[in-house]
Amino acid sequence: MSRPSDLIQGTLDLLILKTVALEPTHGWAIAKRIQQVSGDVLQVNQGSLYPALHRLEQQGWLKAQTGRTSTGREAKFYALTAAGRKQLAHELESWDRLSTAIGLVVREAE
Amino acid sequence: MSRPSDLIQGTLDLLILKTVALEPTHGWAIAKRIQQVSGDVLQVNQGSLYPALHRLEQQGWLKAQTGRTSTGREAKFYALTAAGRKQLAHELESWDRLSTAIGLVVREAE
DNA sequence: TGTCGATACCTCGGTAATCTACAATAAGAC
DNA sequence: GTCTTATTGTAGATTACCGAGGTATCGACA
Repeated sequence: MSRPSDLIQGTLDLLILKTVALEPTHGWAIAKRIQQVSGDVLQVNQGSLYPALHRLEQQGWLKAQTGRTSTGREAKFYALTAAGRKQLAHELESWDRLSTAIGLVVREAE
Repeated sequence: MSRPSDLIQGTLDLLILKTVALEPTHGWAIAKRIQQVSGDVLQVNQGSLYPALHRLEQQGWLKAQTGRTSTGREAKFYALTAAGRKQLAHELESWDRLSTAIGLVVREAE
């Protein structure tokens, strides 16, 4: 089934980069945080999250490092690279441009 | 190649429904209008447009009827059905919810 | 001790939407 | 007559995401 979708396609990278930019965090916490900050509107499934993280790491936008969470478990902490910071700015700008443009269309009156 | 993407994935249906809601129009003009109203930010490629129109028609949200354009050519004019109007409201609501949620995340400060 | 729930990671297969590129037809201009 | 523009269409590839599964560890608790 298609369905209302928990995300807008193509925005996951942006959400992850932005969340990691605030502070290096591990995957599980990134998902929780996005969900929480969005007021439970955005849901990040694990089947989307981890492939996305690997994708971003492979692009050189994130760098992983193992560490311990506040609950004492091992986890992979992701941090933004310099290229990642650039990419984040890029994606932010692109999101603004496009979402504004969509706003123009959907609020268009007769 | 990565895609700068002319659209945000999943928003094309919304854009089409909204445009057709203003006045029944044919595919070519729908694409032109979206592009124009968005200030040339959104580009609707033909390879996306026509499949989308057929999709929407098949869902029962649009109804097609052949007619003549202002330039005297034959074209398929699409009009919103009652179900289409409902779907448009639905997609509008969904877009607002999700884009607002993304706004919360991307504007989140440390 | 054993199990259970939550945390934390991962992958595979399918689906759906979009893009690129191509192709066909018809009107009007010149 | 040819050229441009309008107008519709399809095929193939790509890509992101989702659903469903799997593994391991920790703390609680019976």
